[in-house]
Amino acid sequence: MKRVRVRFAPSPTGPLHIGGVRTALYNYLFAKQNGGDFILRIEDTDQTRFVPGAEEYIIEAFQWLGIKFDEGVHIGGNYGPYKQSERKPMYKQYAMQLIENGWAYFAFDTPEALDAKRKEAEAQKKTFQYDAHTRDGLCNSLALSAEEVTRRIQSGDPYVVRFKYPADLDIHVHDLIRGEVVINSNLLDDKVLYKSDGMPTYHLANIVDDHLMEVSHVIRGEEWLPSAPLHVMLYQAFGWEAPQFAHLPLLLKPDGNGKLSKRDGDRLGFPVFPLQWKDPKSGEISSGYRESGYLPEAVINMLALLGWNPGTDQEMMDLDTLVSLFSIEKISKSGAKFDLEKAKWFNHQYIQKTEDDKLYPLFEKELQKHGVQPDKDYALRVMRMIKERVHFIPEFWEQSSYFFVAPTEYDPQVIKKRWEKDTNEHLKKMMDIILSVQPYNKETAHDLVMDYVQSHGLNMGKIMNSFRLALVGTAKGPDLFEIITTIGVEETKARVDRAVKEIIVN
RNA sequence: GCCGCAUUCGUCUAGUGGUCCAGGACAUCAGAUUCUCAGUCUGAGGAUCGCGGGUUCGAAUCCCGCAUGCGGUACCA
Repeated sequence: MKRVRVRFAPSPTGPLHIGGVRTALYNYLFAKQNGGDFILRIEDTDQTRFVPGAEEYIIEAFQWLGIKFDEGVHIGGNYGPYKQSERKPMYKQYAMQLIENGWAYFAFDTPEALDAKRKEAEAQKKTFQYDAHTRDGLCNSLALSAEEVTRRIQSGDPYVVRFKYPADLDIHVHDLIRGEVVINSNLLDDKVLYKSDGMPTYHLANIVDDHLMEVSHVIRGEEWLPSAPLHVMLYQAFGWEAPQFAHLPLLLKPDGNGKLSKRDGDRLGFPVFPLQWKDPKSGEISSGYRESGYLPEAVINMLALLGWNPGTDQEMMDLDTLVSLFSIEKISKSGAKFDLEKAKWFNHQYIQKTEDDKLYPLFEKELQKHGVQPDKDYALRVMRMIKERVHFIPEFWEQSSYFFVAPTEYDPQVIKKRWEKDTNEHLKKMMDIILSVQPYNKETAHDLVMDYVQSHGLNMGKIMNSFRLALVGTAKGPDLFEIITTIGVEETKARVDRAVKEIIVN
């Protein structure tokens, strides 16, 4: 049995899309489950689309997610280099090898000439295809004389190398997810393998590198399925054993259909990128899961389940569990829509699951972001109190700010609904009762205040919410006496005094 | 246009000829927990399995057609 080696091979053309993250995740799970290797290869054969910072972004994103590579651009390995631009010199010989063996040919047609051909065909409601039927009428080494070809190459005429499909051949692609896919070569275009700028196209570079790196399984997005026949033919042309293919279903946008795109995220309120990304050209910022307050474990769990399931009802799975449970056979065939609500639920679950000492640094960071330098014991106590109500990390501040900073504003809606003319007086008296409990004790204070409320025939909902308003500024939060105990009786009194002074109702 | 892939509750999915008048999760709704919000717990509703034909005693599951959606159709990946 061949050693399992898989690769994730993104192009550094921008931030890594969440669909790409899932592809990488599935590759990782498969590799680890089979005790194999997981490789990061950068496919930067299109120099015009290169975006500075994209490669670093990709590496950082996987670091955050906790997905580790065994070989790759950032860590090296025995099959390097792992960046295609650095492998540039080795591709030409493979293109030439194909020409020598009759599997490819030189083509001198200019992009403009081909464009014209396509337009011409379109006008007649036909499709122009560079293939067995049109090759002879075009400008290439199959149609031109050998002298002419040599002359053109020697005089420096730009040329590309195209794959020469045999006519009328049924090409079979065996896909681990979809089974057998068959396509006839007459329907295929003689793809460019080697560009006039001296760089290979994806197709050539991919096959050559996968072979040289001894990749055993190609697990990639469904958008590659149509070019899989080319890849199969290429392996055949080189006389190499082809890896196994698995084409993953696409990640769809939550509304309507279609591939999830960069724009959908900010339009629908969820990130499509693992990390925040600032476009170096436009300066445009796209949100990331990390900055939006997702836990990497939650992102991984949610992503794993978008297109795969273990076949049981189990939904909560960490990376190690996923590794042991994963199987390509259980990957679904149809595209999955991203579900924000489910993602939110997962994140909430993981926040509850995360141990306090691992969660605390994130909480502390939120506090510091808002200018609070917390006392650890106190902050930890607050965190434990509110963690069950937070879904995303930034909510840690939204839900707990009043434990650190006294409210300066009071929700007018609550005032209108709860605060009455005599509320001020009752609050003062209730405060006196609480102060009278010496030493302070939560239960006693609670019971005495309740006695007061009852003996004065007060409306419980109104008076207690007014009290809460004075301490919190809104009608939200945990148990009121819990809050009082936490912020302390002195602070409670200060806040009540202030509220009573500021809130005057006629 | 042509080629390919797909099609089960709103969403993610289970299901591989009978145990499925279709199970789970998220979401929704209701009740409980009542000082509030959130959370939690309990329960409910929700898919004639895209449509139409077959095959079979019997089909979500097999076959054929159609429809719809998506992907591809670049010297992009």
